[in-house]
Amino acid sequence: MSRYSDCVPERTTTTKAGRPRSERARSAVLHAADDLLVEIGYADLTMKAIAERAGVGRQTVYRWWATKAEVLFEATTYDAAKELASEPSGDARADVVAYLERVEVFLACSDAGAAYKALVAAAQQDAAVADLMRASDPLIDSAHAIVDALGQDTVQVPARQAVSLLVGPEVLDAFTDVGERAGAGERADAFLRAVRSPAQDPTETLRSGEQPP
Amino acid sequence: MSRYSDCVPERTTTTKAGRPRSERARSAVLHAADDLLVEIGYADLTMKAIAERAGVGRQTVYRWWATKAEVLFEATTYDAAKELASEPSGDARADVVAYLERVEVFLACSDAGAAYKALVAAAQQDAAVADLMRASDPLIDSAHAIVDALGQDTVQVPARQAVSLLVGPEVLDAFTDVGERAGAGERADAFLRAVRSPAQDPTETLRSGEQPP
Amino acid sequence: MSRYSDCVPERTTTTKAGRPRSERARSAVLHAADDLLVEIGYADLTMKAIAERAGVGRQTVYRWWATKAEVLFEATTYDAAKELASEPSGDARADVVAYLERVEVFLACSDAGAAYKALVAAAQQDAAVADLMRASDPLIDSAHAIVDALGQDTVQVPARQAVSLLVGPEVLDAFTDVGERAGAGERADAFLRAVRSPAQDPTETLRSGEQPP
Amino acid sequence: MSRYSDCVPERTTTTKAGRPRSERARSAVLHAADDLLVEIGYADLTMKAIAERAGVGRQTVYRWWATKAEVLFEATTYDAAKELASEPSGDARADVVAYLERVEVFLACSDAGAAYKALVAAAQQDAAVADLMRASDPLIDSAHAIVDALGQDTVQVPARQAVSLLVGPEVLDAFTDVGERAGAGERADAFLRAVRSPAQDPTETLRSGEQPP
DNA sequence: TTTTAATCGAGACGGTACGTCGAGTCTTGAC
DNA sequence: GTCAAGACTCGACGTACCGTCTCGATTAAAA
Repeated sequence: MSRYSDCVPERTTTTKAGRPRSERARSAVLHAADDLLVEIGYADLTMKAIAERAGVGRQTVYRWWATKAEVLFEATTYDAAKELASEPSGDARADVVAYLERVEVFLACSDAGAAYKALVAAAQQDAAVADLMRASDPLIDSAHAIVDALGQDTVQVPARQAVSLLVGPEVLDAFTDVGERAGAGERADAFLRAVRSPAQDPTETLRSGEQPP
Repeated sequence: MSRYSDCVPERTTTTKAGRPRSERARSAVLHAADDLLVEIGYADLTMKAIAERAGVGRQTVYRWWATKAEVLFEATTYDAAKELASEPSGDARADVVAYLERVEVFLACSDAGAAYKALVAAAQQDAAVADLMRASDPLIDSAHAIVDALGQDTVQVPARQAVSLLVGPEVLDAFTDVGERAGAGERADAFLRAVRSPAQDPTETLRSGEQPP
Repeated sequence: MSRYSDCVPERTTTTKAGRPRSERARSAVLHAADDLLVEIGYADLTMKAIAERAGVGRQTVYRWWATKAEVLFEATTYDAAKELASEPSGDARADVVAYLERVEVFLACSDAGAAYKALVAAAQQDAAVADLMRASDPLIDSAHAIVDALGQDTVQVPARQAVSLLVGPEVLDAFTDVGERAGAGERADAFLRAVRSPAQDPTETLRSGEQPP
Repeated sequence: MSRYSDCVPERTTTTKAGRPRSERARSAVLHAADDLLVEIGYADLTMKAIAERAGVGRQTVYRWWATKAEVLFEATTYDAAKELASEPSGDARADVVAYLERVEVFLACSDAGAAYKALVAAAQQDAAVADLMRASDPLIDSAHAIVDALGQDTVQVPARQAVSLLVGPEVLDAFTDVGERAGAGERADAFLRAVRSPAQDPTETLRSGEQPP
């Protein structure tokens, strides 16, 4: 009832006329969306069900959110970001391993992770959701933070490519629910090898099949 | 009208009683699904529309496919596999580069790729679709073929992990439609670095085939 | 647009929450059912067609009526009752003749009569309709009114039996569309003979075949 | 399995080429229709269900009967006629009473009676069924037989009107399932009074309320 | 003995109505 | 001006039956 109260988006300074927006209704909707996602899944989630579960008029939901994806986005991103936040130690490999473990738990087990996957899926077929996610994607953002923290000595490729190398394999495995998957340690090592500069060290520029002199 | 005729699922030896399944209806449905996906997108695609476009009774669609995802799966996987098929040359890097270029075109531009992304998204919320995709995922399968072709000298990590490293970044970028993305060459190099043996040699910098001094 | 407004069933004193029922939708449905019955007959009448003709959502019809029979019942009984209403003169036979003529026209020609026959037929196979008709059957009710008006001097059998004697033959003829049928005068005479007390007058108790002394 | 074998309609003398009609299929369909009518009622009875219950191809049913009403008509009329057949004694009143009792049982309890009511109802909305019933209506026919047997001394009105007077009240009561109904004796007496000559005896022409001099 | 032709079972075909559900919108009175 | 309630139009859902249409397999008279 209070978790959602710290990131209220509106609340302009110029107090408007009429009845003010009900904070009770807002957080009830977000909680209802949260709960229903866990209980019945994204596909069966409906605006109608959200409103009813929240004890709120249907119009009230539509007044503030256009689609179920928007509701879920607002209900989830904050939690997702919190679950993926990193506390950097000095050790690069240890940080990457810890992060990848957190990502795996997030994608495989967490409620917020389930919502995240649903949102990514929804973004494929709804441009509005795609815009939301492009503006603020908790997974991409957290990966960016890790990559930035590693520094240019460790990450010698463009940041955005490094992000893809860091979480791309995780996301693929999560979306194709593969059976046997690599551990966080192996993934971290592969990532660290991949982001080693292609140009810094001349021996690194060799093409496969070429022989060093 | 004949593209779908080469992967007909039935045709048992023991001739069954009753009117035989209409090949005309089958391929009309698959083509209709194909066309409609391109025209209106997956979200707005309906079984009703598929049936009407195909000039087919609604029940005829439901008789053979349970959901629009199943129709699309049958309509698409063959094309997808064809688009992603590789003609191995001897050069490892060249093969990887060529493959990644094909994957990028597939995911970003191709109709089959659009269908593929829709199916991956649908699999997140429908277990039946997930089963289909797990059994036969054209992208994963083609990546496996590439990894196997590269051989254990080049790929020194488990095959499944290599698959994730090969196409994971591509899939992530496709699903989060990032703006500036790395070229196929850079991606290929990063991949080749990543799959270099993690444990063989403590120095880790050895190239496959190279001998330590 | 106004004929159905004089028998609105709801209108509770305690104003209820939510959007009030649309009188426009209600009467549009009733008129549509009326018209379609005449145009295409009861068997081909569908809820879908009623809704479309009325320019109303299908759900709106189902919200207030469970079956096409219920719609037709509400659309018709008022008219039927009006067509069968009697203006009693003093003359018993004249009243009966006039009533039977009205009944014949009602059953043979009137739109309301066609609906009535359809409802009686429907009641044979749908208990809900049977309940409606048992509660308020315009033909039976009007016949009861006639029988009551005749008084116990003329009608010397139980009222309900008299009703059956009065309209039973009419209904049978209407349902088995016989060719040559008796005129209202003959039917009235037969009715009046039939309802003469079996016990009042000793000469009336004679068994057929017996001879009066 | 043999009840229906005594009224086979076809079997022309000119033997036709090709496989002859299967008597097994024919009686299986009629029995299936019979049974299903009792079990699920006329409204829910379908051609599909009849065929399946009979273990017969759907086309085989449609080849010989156009509608479920036709099947039921053939399956039922023979039984109905048998249930309503009269064995005339000499006593007019006794014969009428016995007949009316049989009619009441037929309409209220008998399976054949249920089918008969369903057919009468169906005839209201299907001209083909109406034609069948007009050609051979077991109730009307049996009533005609009774009226004819009574002779012109007892029945002094046109035969067809007498038929209506005899079974009209019964049919009305059966179709409007009235609660308290008259006994067969009272009905018989009322009928016998009603069919007494309208014009033969001048005292019969008296208006109700008038007093004979 | 071999046609030949109509029937049989089975079941897929293109249609259409069913009754339900969710989508968004609109209209109340109350706050 | 927002709130809850709930009725509104719209259209897809998945199911059922319609009546028709192939199929291969019988079956008996005709050739």
